[in-house]
Amino acid sequence: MSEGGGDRNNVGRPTLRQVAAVAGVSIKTASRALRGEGYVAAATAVRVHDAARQVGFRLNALASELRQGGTSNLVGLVTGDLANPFYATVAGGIERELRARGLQLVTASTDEDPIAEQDLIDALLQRRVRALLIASSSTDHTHLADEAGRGVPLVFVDRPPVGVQADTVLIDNRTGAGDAVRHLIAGGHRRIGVVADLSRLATQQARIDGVGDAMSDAGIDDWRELFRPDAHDVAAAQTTVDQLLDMPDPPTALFTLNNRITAGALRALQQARIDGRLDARAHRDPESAARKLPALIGFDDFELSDVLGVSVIGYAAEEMGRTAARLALDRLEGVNHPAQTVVLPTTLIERGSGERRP
Amino acid sequence: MSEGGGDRNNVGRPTLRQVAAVAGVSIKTASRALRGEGYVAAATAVRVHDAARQVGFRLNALASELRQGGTSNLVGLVTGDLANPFYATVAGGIERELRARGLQLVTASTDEDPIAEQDLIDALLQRRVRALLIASSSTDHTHLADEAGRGVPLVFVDRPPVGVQADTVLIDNRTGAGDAVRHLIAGGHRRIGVVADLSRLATQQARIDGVGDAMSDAGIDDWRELFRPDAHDVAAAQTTVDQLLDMPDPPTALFTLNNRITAGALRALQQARIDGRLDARAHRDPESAARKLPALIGFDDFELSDVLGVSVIGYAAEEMGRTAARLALDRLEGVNHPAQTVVLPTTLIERGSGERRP
DNA sequence: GTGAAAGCGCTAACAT
DNA sequence: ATGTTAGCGCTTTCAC
Repeated sequence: MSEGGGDRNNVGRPTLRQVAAVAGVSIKTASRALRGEGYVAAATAVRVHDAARQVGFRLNALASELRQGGTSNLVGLVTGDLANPFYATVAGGIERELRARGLQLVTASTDEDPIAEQDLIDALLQRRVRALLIASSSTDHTHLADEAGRGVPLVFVDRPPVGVQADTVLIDNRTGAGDAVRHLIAGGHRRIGVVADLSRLATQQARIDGVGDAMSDAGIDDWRELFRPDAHDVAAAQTTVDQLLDMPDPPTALFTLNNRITAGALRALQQARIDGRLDARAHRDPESAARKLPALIGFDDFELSDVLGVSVIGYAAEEMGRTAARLALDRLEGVNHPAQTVVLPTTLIERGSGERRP
Repeated sequence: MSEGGGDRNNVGRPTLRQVAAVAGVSIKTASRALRGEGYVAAATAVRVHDAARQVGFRLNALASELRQGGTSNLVGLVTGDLANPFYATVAGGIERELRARGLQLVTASTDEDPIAEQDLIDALLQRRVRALLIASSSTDHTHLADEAGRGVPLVFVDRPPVGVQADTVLIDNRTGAGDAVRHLIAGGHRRIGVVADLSRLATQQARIDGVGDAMSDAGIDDWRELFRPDAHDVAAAQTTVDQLLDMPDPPTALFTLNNRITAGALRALQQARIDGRLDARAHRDPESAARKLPALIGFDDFELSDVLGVSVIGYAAEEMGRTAARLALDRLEGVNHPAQTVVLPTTLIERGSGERRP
């Protein structure tokens, strides 16, 4: 009755002790052999490995990590929505960088809810993640201040920290947005409809600031009349763009401030084309009731943007993930300078839609 | 020298013992208060909570879970590529379902490498995940057989297990693919180019089988002459389609067997259109050197497929994730019937590209 | 080369 | 309502 262990909780999972018993060695020797610590006779090592295989032993990482210092091999990533291809790509970059050092990524999505975000951060910290990467939906991170001091490297990705000093990787949103607007203005546009996501998001705010910069420089001071913030999902963006198109004096160009909004705008434009409200060749036929197809630039590159001929403000999303991971890894290796902010550049990619004339 | 603990490994992280000391209670009382177990005087509870906040206490989930039975609150998901929007959507469904029960998702991508897959599965099992969901890139899962018996619910997602009995959620690939081909044939096509991903993948094989069903029924026995397997990425698919288009007697329709291949095909078609090799109106002008744009149906729906007017074989990807999670949760709650396989239906979504005539 | 004992941080069992 | 003791599975001394 002493063997077998019973099926209390850890249902039949063999422990090191059992492996040792089967191999006829002490528990410590079994541990040494399995971890390849050396100082184990070759023959003994073989016996232990055989025993382990035989009973189906698998090291308990919980116990192992607890003993070693209470910290896991996990790195946490918190995002608003992992199904968003942008974050999925960032996560891919992080993961690849971590794998090279034997660390594993744990992801958690918050649906952009600051409360959920806090809960998930707590859960990850309780799990003793080695480092924590956050694409935050929240506007206040002061509660993370003492975590940062406790040796858990904290890296903010895509959205900057508020109320804490921490390593950060950002896109140059302001310049990128400015570039888009300058490009449209250079193309002859003055009436530019700007559609944005929730303006409480810092990235959106930065992009809006960039829009303002370029508009001011061009002397377009009433641009806010064609500014539509807070279109948070594809459907809202589609409706918003639809309304812009139906204005008595509609914009001749659109600038959409993230990938979801661009998707919504494309839907609206296509629908308008189908309805005959819009036509790329409208100007050839002054009798036509249809209006001319507006120019379009989208912030964020996206799959098939080339096929659709959509000009975008692009950047290296995977590189963003890699950079964030590296910042965290550097801290883990003891690098100890003040918080760093890495700003990644954007590129205007011309594919046709941004080059249409008024 | 006894207080403070030193900064050995767990750098300054307070333990329950320290909270108890600050609150002036025993460690067990502190535990009870923080876990809300009850049987603690209200005043004591307050003191403990204050102390915890004061010292910045955070429960060590490793220790807690080890003590409770050696199993974590994590559920593992292994996929070939989380950046693929299909898997990202599935993961979203899983995560939402798990969150409702206080479990957390750990994801790991394998880049479709069976070796990496095995390593990651091992790592997750060592971490004592409660359940393991796998969209496997491997063709043999016999090594998972004893895990399945050890109380870790195992669910195969999107791709079926080989060599183990386990719960599985699949798409009805065969029927879906057959539907696509039947639709094209009904539209008058006989020369249908079929472009597939790696044929070692079971999903691809099932889709190919479905293609074969429909072709045979229509008496098209030489379809394999226009069959192109093993186009594993977008670029390969683009090249492959390009070659199909340039055949002396090219296919009048294309069926692409997953979302990446569809993307490659769209690129090829668009490029051919730009080059003047292809024109939707070619049949109106018999003099034209351009050929007629082939019909196209893609397996897997994708973002903006509606804007592009691409007909697809779609299905509920998020639901797939939810179903997989539920199967695992049922097992955790003790449900104990034989391995179940859930097959989700597909739908042919007509958006124009699949309805073009030969 | 190998083993015995102690303890990582926490909670279950049994006191009181 | 609170405290004491033991121990989860492992690794770290330190002894042999």
